[in-house]
Amino acid sequence: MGGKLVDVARLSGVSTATVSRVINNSGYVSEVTRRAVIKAVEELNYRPMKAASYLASRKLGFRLAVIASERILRFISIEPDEFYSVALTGMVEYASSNNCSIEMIHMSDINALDRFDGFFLMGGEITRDLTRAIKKTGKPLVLVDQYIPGIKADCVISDGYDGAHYAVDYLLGKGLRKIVHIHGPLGHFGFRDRCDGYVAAMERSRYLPKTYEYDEKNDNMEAIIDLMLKSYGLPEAIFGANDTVAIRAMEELKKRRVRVPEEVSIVGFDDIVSASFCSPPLTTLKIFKHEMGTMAARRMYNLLIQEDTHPVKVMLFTEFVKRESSL
Amino acid sequence: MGGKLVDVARLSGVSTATVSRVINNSGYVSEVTRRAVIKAVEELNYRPMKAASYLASRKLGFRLAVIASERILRFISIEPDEFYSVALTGMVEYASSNNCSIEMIHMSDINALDRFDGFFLMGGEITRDLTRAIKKTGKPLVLVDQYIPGIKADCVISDGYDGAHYAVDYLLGKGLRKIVHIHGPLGHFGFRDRCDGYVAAMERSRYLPKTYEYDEKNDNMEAIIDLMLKSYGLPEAIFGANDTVAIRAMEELKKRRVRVPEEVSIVGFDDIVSASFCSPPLTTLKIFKHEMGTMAARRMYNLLIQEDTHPVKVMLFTEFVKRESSL
DNA sequence: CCTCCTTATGTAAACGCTTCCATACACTAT
DNA sequence: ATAGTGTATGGAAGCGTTTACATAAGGAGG
Repeated sequence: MGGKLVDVARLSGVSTATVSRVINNSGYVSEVTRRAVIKAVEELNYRPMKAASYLASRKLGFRLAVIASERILRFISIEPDEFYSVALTGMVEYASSNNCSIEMIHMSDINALDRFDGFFLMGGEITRDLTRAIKKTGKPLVLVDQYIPGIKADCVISDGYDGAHYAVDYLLGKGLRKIVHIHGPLGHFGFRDRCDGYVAAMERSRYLPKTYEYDEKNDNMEAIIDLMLKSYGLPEAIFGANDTVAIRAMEELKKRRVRVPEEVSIVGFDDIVSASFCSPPLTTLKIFKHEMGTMAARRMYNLLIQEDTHPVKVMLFTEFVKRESSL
Repeated sequence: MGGKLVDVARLSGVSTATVSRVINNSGYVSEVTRRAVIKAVEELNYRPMKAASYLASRKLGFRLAVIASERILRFISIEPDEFYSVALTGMVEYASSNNCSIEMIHMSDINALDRFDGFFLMGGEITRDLTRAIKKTGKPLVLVDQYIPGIKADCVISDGYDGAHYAVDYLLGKGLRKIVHIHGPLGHFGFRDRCDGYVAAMERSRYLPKTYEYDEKNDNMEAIIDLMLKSYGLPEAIFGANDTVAIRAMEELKKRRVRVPEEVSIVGFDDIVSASFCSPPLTTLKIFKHEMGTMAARRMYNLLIQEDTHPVKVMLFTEFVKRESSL
């Protein structure tokens, strides 16, 4: 609550300029004066007001780079409504609102890094090594939609744990008990997180979790569903690790004349565009893409202006969107 | 990068006051003027600069309340160096730096809520119902050191998953394979999170996770250790869900003449004060208490000034502190 | 002794926005 | 006609800092 800079100046009998110098450790200040100012600061319990100092110091105009794989770069140019494009929009909006520029660069362009003040790393192809390499530059780094255990890099992701937990609670609330989870490779944190949330919710209500792994690259959904039918029987609900998985599972069930949602409820994750258009439309957990971008950029900005530097994982809550594929 | 408010004013031929009114939807503006201003805003791709508007509008002086249980209230008064006290200091510092005041109130005082602009909920005793009740006021709410699945309340917690993952990777790196985890009741998210991290790290390296549950209220450590010794044998390392658990386990082992760390490495979580003073001093994961407080207050402030309102879970990375209880 | 550099401090002009106040017009009610 | 009210706009004074510039004193080097 303690006063303003000018009060400190008055109390210690110097000018505001000198107080500012002491506070920011800049310019010349004699030891005597410094001590007097610090004493006044403590006496008044003075804290500089952030907004005012940003305004005055115009800590603006940073140059930022989004580093991504070719797949994502291409993705952005052709899918304006899906995750990466929308998130990027959010980032650019926030950044420009603070006079920062954003450029997209390819993962292999790690030589052109000097011209930038901070980096975003975007998407699933991000490796430990790349992340470490960027970290070594000492410049701020924010991972978007990616978290890598063991590397303390700031990241912004969606809360798969909470979303999955919520979905399971919802299904249980509808009286469904035999709920199966089909997840992707658990090496990817996103899948792991959702799987953990599913398991936690099932166990909290004392039901047995049952999971199947489906890796796009190796497995086909037909086999997974066959396996499930044989080893577990027909579930009352399937929670897919993402919308694509859920939709494929739904198609396999329809092929086998299983009625959705009457016999089996299906829930996905992500809320991709086709989730609204498949038949029946998919119940899912909506990821707030735009907000994720904004968050990432905000985080970056805070790192750049040196406030709030302790690394954090920011997880955005998702929203359960009820459509026709589930009770 | 688009200009400033005054540029918009110039382009649309009105005063800065009018532009400000349009942007903030305040005061009187004719439809014609509004449209002209909006057109100019778009043309220049103008975004208001946050810092400047905060400064000008003096969005300051909020009154905040920290709601906590009696245990925590007492805790704060007698343990100035442990979690809640330090976190509170961080909160107060940030808040006062933005002219906000903070008061502590007891959980049962939920009638005196009107005088406050925002609430913190602190500690493990926080229930779903209390959280829902506060949420219903519609005022900003931030949970400190607590997350409740299924309720989209902003929260600031430490990253147990990442910390546990790191600790396990460290132990594995030392050549230890038989790593056991003793966790608290998994109904508490903090324990669950750490447990998930342990399991994920073990599985990622293809070792078998082995966990034991220890509930302070019902179990005693002696029995747990006996059980472990019988069913699993002597592990090469024990990762305790927190420092208290780890220290108790260590004592039980010492009673049985097991040498720490030569025969068994012990790792805790939290870095409480006694972790440095027990014998041997405990390797653990340090929680950044002060930073957690700061984060919570920052989050609150952002909610209050209406920026950045999408609810998030903020997880602070921990730091591995190597002491003598482990290789 | 004069000049130049380093150190120390103060003055005052920004920074980009909000908002109080004054002004002005077009009504309506007296 | 006069006053009062609602609507629309502009002028200009802040908001609490930082920082460019000016000033000044105390050596060092010639």
